[in-house]
Amino acid sequence: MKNYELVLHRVEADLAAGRLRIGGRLPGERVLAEQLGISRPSVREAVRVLEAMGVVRTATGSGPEAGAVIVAEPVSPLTAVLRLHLATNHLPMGDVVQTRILLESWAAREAAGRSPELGPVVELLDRMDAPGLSPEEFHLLDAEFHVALAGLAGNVLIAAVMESLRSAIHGYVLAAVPSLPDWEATAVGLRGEHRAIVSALAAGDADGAAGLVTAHIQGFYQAARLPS
Amino acid sequence: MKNYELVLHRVEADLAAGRLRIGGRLPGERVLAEQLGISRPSVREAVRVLEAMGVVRTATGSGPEAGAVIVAEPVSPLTAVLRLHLATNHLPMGDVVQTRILLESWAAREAAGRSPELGPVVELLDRMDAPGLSPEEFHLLDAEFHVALAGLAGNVLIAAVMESLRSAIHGYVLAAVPSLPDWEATAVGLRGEHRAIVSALAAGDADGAAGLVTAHIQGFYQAARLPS
DNA sequence: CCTATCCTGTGGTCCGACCACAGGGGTAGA
DNA sequence: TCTACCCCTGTGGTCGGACCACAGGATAGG
Repeated sequence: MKNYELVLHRVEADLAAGRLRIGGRLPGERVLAEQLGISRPSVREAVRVLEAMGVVRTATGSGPEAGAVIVAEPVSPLTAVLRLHLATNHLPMGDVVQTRILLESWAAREAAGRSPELGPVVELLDRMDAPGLSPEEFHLLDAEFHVALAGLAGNVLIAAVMESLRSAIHGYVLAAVPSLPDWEATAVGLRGEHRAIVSALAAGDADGAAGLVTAHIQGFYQAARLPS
Repeated sequence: MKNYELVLHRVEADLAAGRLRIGGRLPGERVLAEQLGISRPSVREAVRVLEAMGVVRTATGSGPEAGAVIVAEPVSPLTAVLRLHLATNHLPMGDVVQTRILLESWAAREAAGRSPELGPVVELLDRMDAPGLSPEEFHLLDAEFHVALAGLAGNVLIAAVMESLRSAIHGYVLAAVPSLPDWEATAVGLRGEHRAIVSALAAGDADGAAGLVTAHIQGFYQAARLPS
């Protein structure tokens, strides 16, 4: 048992028992070290891991915002894990795309049955119509759109995984843009597909929305020929 | 920019560029520290994070197995993230169950169309028939069965997420067992449902397999009344 | 040739120190 | 009395150095 794991177990137990809550603060590193009978470097290694896991956010200085504050940020760690394992090439891009299709088509189907509030989503689409958007800006809005769609289904886990998938592959997508035959034409097509998806959602057409989402994602990745 | 992030970026870049591969080794902590112009404690914090992300495995001693070896182990970090965020109560158990149903029914549907090798799966079921299994032992085999099913679909990402979900909720499931009215009867029912799922897979009945998986998972969680 | 020992390099842990930062309270001035 | 400023305190961030346990390989001895 490595020493820093003492801190991880302690924090997890405190969370599960309600002794630590979102917005609360960990004891100071020096205090924690003395309580657990370990050194401050060991405590710091654990805090780093918790930070990487999206459980705490550290800040220097004093006041309520300083120290190691408990947060619940599952997206960044999931993104980091996916990005690192994509980098090892042991996580095929095709599998990521397949997962996106599964999650997003499910989310679209689910959202269509909920008659959700589509105002913010439509506003995103309007912003994507702005002329002169760079591929980078366009894709950031595109990512927001897809994440918002996933959020409409009301499952925080699936929404988090979706956002992580988008973030993890963002760099790869941008790198593939120059290989597209005609970026402007592609963007026009994507805009139209987005509008069609939203229309299907507004009409409560679950099967239609799911099918459109599937075609939308598949179409883009085939056009971009992302490496697997 | 915190110093330990230098190491993370360096490692990710080396992975993406192919300078680091699975089975390779990171430079020693002291060497890395000098190369990047930072201290060894900073390097160690980064290595801890990479270890928590399932990218490296550290070991003391000497020889090819010692040091920080590059691995690709996405399941344990995903499990850790899910467990920690379940502990914060900001990740509803209901969402986890819903995600399991989505992923597993998809995997069953996919596997049914592939006429996969079901031998290992059936062997697991046979082991679950052994009399006198404790709930703990039963559920470990049950977890293996579900993970194996997810693996039949051939998507490493979905299989990893599935395994993580199972591992993350394992403790909660075991804790709920005593609240079941009749554990033995429950186990008999689960065994029968497992056999039916495998039969549907063997017959290539995609819709049937997916429906059985959905009912199997939903039924158990309703019986166990897991907290959300 | 075989065996037992030592050497070397690895991560694991600890100590003590100093820095940058930000808030809060005390103090000097108006 | 009120206000503005400054210092004090506590926080994480970083560093250097030291020692330990461990495991393999090199080496000297039989």
